[in-house]
Amino acid sequence: MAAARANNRSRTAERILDIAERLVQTRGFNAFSYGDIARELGITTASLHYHFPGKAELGEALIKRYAQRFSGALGRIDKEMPEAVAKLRAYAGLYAEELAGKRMCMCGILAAEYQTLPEAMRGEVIRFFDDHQRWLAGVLAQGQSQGKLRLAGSLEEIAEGIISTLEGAMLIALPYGDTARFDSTTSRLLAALRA
Amino acid sequence: MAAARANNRSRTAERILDIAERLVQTRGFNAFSYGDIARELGITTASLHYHFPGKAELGEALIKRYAQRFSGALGRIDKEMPEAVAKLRAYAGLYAEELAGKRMCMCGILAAEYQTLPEAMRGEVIRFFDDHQRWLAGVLAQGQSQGKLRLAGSLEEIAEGIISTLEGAMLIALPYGDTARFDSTTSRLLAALRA
DNA sequence: GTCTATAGGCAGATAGAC
DNA sequence: GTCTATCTGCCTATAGAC
Repeated sequence: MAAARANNRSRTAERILDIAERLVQTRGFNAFSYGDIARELGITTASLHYHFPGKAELGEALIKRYAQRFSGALGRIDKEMPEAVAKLRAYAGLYAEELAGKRMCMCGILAAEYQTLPEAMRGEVIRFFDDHQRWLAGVLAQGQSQGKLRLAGSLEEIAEGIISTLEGAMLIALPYGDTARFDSTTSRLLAALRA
Repeated sequence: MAAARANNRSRTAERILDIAERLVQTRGFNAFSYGDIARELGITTASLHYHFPGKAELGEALIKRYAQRFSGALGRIDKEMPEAVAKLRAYAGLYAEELAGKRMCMCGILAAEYQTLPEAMRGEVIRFFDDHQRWLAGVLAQGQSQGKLRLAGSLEEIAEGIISTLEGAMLIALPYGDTARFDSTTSRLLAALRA
């Protein structure tokens, strides 16, 4: 999942987002500060406020950019992979990549901190999961009509379950620093869906 | 899962733990302060330091008590339920109870914050998951020999997958404030294991 | 056990010069 | 765009009286 920059944001703003993104995904939104970013970037916190008025706005931009990058990846998967099972595997692969960098899914970690988030960020977290659920339900429908997946019940619920399982597998893999934990749960999940 | 107090801790210390427990499970370890507890308890933060020297020690006590309560619950499940499927359902029920109180599993939320935790707390988080995995693997073995579960591959890995799925389902249910999301994923998980 | 008083540090944020 | 200077508030923590 490569970087795809098409905003009218400055280079500095992008670097701020890069650093903040890593900090959120590894420590959580409440466990990093403007000071952390400023130190790493070699500027002052006052300068940070020029690019993002406050932490809430920074957080909002963070999720939006993250979600957009995922959207792009999902679009590419749709274009490049004809088969549902391959799509699901690729989807899980997106999370595996993050985990390889010792990062939790941003929206997963924000879900854990949900009650403490500024309103604007909450909406974006929900939207992220809704979008993925919709995309997954579509893939499931396709796999079902292709005869590649054997599914019982609501596709939306199955999609929810897939997201839950992947997020949970990432979450538990974190303390163990162990990608294998994620991989085995993922393969098992896919195997259970296959016809 | 009722409270089971058998420590030589004071009543105040237990009340501190009760409040802190709720705060951790709803906001995370990094998003609550001694001040929050003090305000709610009607004493000063200085007094808090008498009972728990620092936030790290409080955190450690918090996980230990939580894990102990779970241990007790697992023991009761073993004693009261002869059948593996019922045990698994009861296990999932423990998490459902927490979620009904709008709480995330303590160790699940601490997993998300793992990188920022004091060393002593990290060990306890790992131990929690290890213990549950061992217990679940035992239940799976029993269900298999009873002919009630149809399992392929490593029981330890399946146990890992169960924990991941339950934690993930809780995590995603949080932003939606929706217990149904957890329940549907849970039933689906159990159905997939049944013979 | 609980208090007052206090410390030092860091948080997010703003004003205004350059 | 970035800086210095500054603010207010909160954080964890300690000393010592009661």
